[in-house]
Amino acid sequence: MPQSKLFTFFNKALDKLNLIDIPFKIDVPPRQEFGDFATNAAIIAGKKLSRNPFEVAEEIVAAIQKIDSEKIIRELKVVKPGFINIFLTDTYIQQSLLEIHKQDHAWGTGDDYKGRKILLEFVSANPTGPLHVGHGRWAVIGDIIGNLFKAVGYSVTKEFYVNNVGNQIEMLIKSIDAARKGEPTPEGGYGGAYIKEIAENQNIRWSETDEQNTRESVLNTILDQQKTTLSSAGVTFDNWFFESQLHAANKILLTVQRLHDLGKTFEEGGAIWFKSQETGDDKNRVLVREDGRPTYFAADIAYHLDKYERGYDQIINIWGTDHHGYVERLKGAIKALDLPIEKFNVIIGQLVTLYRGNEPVRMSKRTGEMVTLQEVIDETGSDATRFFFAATDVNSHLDFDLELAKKKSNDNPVFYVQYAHARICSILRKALEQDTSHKIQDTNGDVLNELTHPAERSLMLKLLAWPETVKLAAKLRHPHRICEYGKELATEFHHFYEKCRVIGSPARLVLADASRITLRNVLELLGISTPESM
RNA sequence: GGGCCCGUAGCUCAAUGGAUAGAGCAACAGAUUUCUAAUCUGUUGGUUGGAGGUUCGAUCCCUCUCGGGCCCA
Repeated sequence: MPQSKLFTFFNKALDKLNLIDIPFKIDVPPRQEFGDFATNAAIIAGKKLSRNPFEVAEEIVAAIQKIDSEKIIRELKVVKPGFINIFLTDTYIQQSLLEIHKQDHAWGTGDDYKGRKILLEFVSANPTGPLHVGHGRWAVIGDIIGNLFKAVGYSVTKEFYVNNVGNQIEMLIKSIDAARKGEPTPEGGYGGAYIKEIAENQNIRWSETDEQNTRESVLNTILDQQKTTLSSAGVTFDNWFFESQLHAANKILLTVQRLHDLGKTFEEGGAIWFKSQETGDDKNRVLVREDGRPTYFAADIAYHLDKYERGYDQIINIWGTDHHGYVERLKGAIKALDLPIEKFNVIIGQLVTLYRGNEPVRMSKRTGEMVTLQEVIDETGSDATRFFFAATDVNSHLDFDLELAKKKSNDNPVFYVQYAHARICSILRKALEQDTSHKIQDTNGDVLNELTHPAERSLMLKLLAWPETVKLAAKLRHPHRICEYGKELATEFHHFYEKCRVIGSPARLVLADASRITLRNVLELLGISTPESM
């Protein structure tokens, strides 16, 4: 597609100047008169060679014109500080529509990272209660980032880590036990409506004699609730990893032993410590307590060692902002184990504030406690929830307006994008009714040269930007770029629809169908439904 | 006290160091005998929190500072 072809051209041209791997860009310029695409290649190259960027630009242009045997480029213009503005031929743009039809569901996907494996861990909420809205955001972001990675060729494993061992679990069990006996919440325990709900849940086999059995029963109940909530937002996992697996396989103590063998631990006060100060931490951290119980930190190190041992090319975690302080500590431990730290990345997700119109919503009407993710999904639906969670940069705090998410109008970008898809489907249905013999996929490529209206050209260029949009979003791990693209493409289509009558023109039917394919792929990547009528 | 994130139009947000900072909503003015008006067209709206610095060029990078969120102490 255009950008990748153009990259090939410019790389070849730069190669002649003995420049490789310089960080130039080819993108859509801010104004139409600057071309269909534009690049700063000559400016960057000129700087590197300490030469006049204009001269360099002229050399690049000359070199490219020799390579362009397919006549993709109509004109290359060198302007102001040394930009090269690129104008594509109409024929190339028009014929690209056939490629979209050919690729269909694969349109926008690639295999740049084929054969590479990524482990993506996210949500990993404690099994002590319902998921909150922040979890929902990180779940959706994680799910879509997984889709993005798959789209560029990675093999992706989505994993949820369950802390099903330790103090907080014991406290949870005690709290529920107290609730079912009508006793007050124990010191430092969990209170609230959901504890009461669990205590009253008839499915839990409560046994005074078999603590292990009771514990499992309670945890499974809570975990099932979390799974139900996640799947109602369309989020699924390939793997549920339990902390207890690490204990059962003795992996935590083996990890501590390994750190000890590497000289990264010491003993003090009966406890085993990790020399985390050596890795830049404020203080050293306990791995194994005086009484022999390992800390959460030790379990986390063992868990990440296990991830490395499973042989991934990249290990990516999505954590809430409340865990950011933990990142460097864990990285320190990974380095101490002599594991390649560059494989490990943590994406920090900021929190969500719920609004109802202008009023912040802190408490659930139903329970009087923190609003759960399930309540939000039940109220606004999976499509809107996913879109709004994905639509802003995960680095920024998110304001989520429940009223806006429910609106079925122009204010609501989810419906705007879905409507464009439904509208195209409706047109194509009608076209088929009027001429049952016409098949879009059999349209002769020659008729596409009719597509010369500015609205048609603009729409085609937007379609052609799709694969590069996916690549960039995957590289930067930015789901919101897909939402942005969806809105822009919907706008382009509506504009085209307003200006150009589709039915009766085989060429425009091809263009409408290519738009349908692209919009559908956008929505599917986001995990949002693709209605054929609304 | 230390760390991380954020600050862009009245509101919610975009803008991989690029050209005159863009959308949607809100406000105002229009478009439907025609393929879905859940749509489209136009107008108004900005010292990118503030001050320095780096460079051909800074919303973006660096330093300081103010404000908000989160974590640690």
